[in-house]
Amino acid sequence: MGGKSGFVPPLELRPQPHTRCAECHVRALALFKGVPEEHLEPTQRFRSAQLVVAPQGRIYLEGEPNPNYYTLYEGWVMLYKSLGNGKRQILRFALPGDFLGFQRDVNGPMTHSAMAMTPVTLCCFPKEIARDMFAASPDLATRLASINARQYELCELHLLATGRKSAIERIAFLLLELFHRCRALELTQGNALQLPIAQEDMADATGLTPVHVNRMLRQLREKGMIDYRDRRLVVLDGPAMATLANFNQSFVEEAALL
Amino acid sequence: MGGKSGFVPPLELRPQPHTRCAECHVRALALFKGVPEEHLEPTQRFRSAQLVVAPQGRIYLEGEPNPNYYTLYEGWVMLYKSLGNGKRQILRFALPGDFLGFQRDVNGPMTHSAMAMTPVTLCCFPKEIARDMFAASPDLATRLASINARQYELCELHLLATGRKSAIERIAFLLLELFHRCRALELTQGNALQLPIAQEDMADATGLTPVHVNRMLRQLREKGMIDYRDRRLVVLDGPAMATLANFNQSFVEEAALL
DNA sequence: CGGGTATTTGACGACTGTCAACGCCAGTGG
DNA sequence: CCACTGGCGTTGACAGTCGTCAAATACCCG
Repeated sequence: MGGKSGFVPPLELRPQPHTRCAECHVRALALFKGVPEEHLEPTQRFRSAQLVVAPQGRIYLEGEPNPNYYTLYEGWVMLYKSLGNGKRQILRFALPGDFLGFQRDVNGPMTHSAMAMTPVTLCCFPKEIARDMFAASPDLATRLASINARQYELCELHLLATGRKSAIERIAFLLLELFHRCRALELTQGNALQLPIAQEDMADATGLTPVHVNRMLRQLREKGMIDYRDRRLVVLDGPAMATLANFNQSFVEEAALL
Repeated sequence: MGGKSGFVPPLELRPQPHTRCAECHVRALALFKGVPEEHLEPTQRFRSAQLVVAPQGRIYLEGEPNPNYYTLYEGWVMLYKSLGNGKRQILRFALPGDFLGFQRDVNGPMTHSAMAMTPVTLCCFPKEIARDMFAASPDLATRLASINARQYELCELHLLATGRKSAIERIAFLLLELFHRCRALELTQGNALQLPIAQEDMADATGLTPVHVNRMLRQLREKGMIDYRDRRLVVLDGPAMATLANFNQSFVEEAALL
């Protein structure tokens, strides 16, 4: 189960932060799509910075304050909550374009942790600047609310799956969700997808154990629905998977595109 | 499990809708707390109405469009998602003061259903009016985003519980959550609370079966932590419950108070 | 080659689900 | 007044999905 023992590589700020960090925002991030350039300027003028984090590196930790928001530019990030006994629940996998660090109690301790699963590039900017930006651009605030609402609905979907679906259905659902989100970002090769996550991570995302995840992957393989070796997923029978998992493709696709 | 057979009492609009429905908003609903009166006026001038729904009555249904938002004035409402095979996951229990019907895709079909668990009184107002109100009052929009963010975090807590806690821990958590939310609304009598929910509902909220919920209630009783008869909960040992359930009281209390 | 991590598999156990019976209670109709 | 019915709660017996433990394999990297 959870609890990778405590190695946490320090966060590294690039020595020479991008001068035009907004470019990655505008290019990659739904949040800023179509927002007038002048509303973004403050981000640049103050101390926006690009952050690079190695795999296993923590971006922020549950229970600790965190002064920044982040837009994920490249790589995979997992957001998770921990229980005292070492158990862990992955809340979601963040992909390029996602917005991280937002929570209701802006200045309070974070309610979850964020860890890089691959080498990760983030644009980070202080919350007070973000606040000014949101104040200056109601459109931006609306966008943020919309993004958050969608994440919320995705969380509800996961709650439904975890509470009321069998192990094999949950795994099928997770794989389909990741596949379709990645396809929308053009991170797939045909019907194949290289995943950066261990089976233990799938377990922590679905509420199962690593051993049982392994068994379910084998079952899906034996049913001819997927191929899975060396973390490379090939979806062989998407429709059958979708039926099995009660998976509605449209929802997740929208979610990625926003 | 889920799937009460299909009786759905029709929604009833009161023949004489409150002329000052805003009063219940302002009194009961965090959303409108402290918002300038003139921003609320449109709600009244147009066709805000009070809605009364009998127990088991559906307020809106997953998959169907719904033109209104609602503020819950009195009674309990459950929000849930259904699976094809009759299984059901309760997403949350809404209490007086809660805001219902908001979702990202404003005009699309609802992503979940809402059912009254008690006689329920709602203030309902059309989404287009709400939109104007939010446009007129950025403060109001911020408030909505904040409320939504908190519901989101509560959903994440439930995901953690459902994915990574044992049956007895989940039941303890659910009971504590309901108790503390109700206490913040002064719906408790001392350390007692009359719940309007069946054990089957607890099951659908925690991802268990009704039979097993019953066994867990008995265990909690045998441990001396609660008394539970005729849907009346008495919390005998809150601290022990909180430890068992990994329950952080402050979070849920804030949630109720906003 | 050695050590560490991830995956895979088997054996076993237990937590939770399933099925069924019974009791209680309220409502209903004869 | 009293069967009859349906919903809910309670309990027991049993089954099975899933967790636990352990060992073997594979792989990576120094």
